[in-house]
Amino acid sequence: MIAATGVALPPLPPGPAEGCGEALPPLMSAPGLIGTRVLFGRRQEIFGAGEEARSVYRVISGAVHGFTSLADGRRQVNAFHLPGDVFGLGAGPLHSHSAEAVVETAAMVYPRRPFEEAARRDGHLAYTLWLAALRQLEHGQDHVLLLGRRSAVERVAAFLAQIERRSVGSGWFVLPMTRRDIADYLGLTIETVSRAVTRLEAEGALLRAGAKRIRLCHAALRHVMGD
Amino acid sequence: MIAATGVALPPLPPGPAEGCGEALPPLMSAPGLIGTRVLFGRRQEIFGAGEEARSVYRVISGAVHGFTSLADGRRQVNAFHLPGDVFGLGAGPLHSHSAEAVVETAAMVYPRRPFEEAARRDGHLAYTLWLAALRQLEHGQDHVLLLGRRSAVERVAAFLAQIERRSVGSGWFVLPMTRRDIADYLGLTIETVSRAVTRLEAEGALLRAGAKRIRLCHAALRHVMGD
DNA sequence: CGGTGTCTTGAACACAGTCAATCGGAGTGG
DNA sequence: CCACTCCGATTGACTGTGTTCAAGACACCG
Repeated sequence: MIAATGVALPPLPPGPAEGCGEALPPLMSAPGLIGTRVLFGRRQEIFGAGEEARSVYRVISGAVHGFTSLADGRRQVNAFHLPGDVFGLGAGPLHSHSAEAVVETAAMVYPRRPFEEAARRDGHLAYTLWLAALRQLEHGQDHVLLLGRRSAVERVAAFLAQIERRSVGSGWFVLPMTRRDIADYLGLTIETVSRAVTRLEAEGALLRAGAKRIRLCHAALRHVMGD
Repeated sequence: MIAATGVALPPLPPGPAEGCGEALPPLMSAPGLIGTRVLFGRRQEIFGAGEEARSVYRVISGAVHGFTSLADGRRQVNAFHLPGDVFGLGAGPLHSHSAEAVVETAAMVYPRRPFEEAARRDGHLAYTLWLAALRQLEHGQDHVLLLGRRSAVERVAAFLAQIERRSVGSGWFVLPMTRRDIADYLGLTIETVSRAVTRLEAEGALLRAGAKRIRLCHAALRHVMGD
């Protein structure tokens, strides 16, 4: 019954994604910028809050999340970076948050110094970076609205729709992150995320094949989110 | 008893403030940029979500907030702009959110088009704008952490500390915004904000002179926020 | 086929929300 | 100067959503 839609379940292929990490085509082709391909294991830290920001990263395949941890263990995920997204850029010389691979991930790593110098010299690059930062800013404001004024079910619905939009292909998609990661992104507990998904399924807003393969039904989904 | 500290209550003088709107000294002195001084009344809309973004603004005196409204009336305030802060810049040609004066406010208004063209030509200006956007981004991440993983009392305490930091002078400061504005910034209700302030006062973390004049006691405040 | 980690479900609880009454302060007019 | 009004802030009682704690189901991998 679960796969009764007649639509196959394709594995999530790596590919370009538009989103909060923001693909920056001209950015990576700036002259003199030499990147290295690096692999990160599941749950491997890429950089930690407070460390010196030496590199800039671009996801090739897999998924990364940026997060902040409180002393008592509470954690807030700021963003998920999917293939094509760039992350690791900040205003100061130190990272203000941590980044970790949520699954086996391949990324290009660029040294930050030449990068910044290129931006300082090349007005066009700086302008592109400015626009990219403004877009990320708008994503952050959407996130704030989600956390401040949306119910648990609305948050989960919006999250799933966002991941679907950023995934290639239509129909079925895969959630690379765990319920804990989703909960920490949405300011909820894993139990509440689980219950919300169950409720969305019961209301016909989605289909599940295991915990991580999802297909959304946008008509019912819109209904849940108040048209 | 309220003013038993022996410290006078000075009115909040207008002055430069560091914060999320981010003061950008070089930005406003770019050649060919002519601004106009404009006054906005209390609760007057400065621009609305979806409108064409024609201008960029800098607060001279008073206070402005940026916010998003949902169809059912729920509202989320993204940021408060205090004297010195610049606002109205976005990635696209349309405003993604609304802005409103929270009290009688004076602001400089600059046309956006020449502004953007200056940024496109002048690499240094674009670089400055990029850095400013990155700083705002970090403010947004702090806001997300606040909404996602902090209790009501912690949110209010953090908010008051933030406003104190951005106000000139030490000791007493004034909250220019109403409880509704604070609640909509913190993702709470006005009742919960009110109760949190009362509790902070009871625990010795602050002193009040009316609803809007506050003085924080950082030692007790740190204790409330879990050291 | 067992073991482990993740996810789901259930029941009791707590924190923040809702509804409603009261208080307080600023502004207005007699 | 005082009384009145209005709007915002505070407080109280109750409700509801999401959390906590605990048990069980499921999937992945040896």
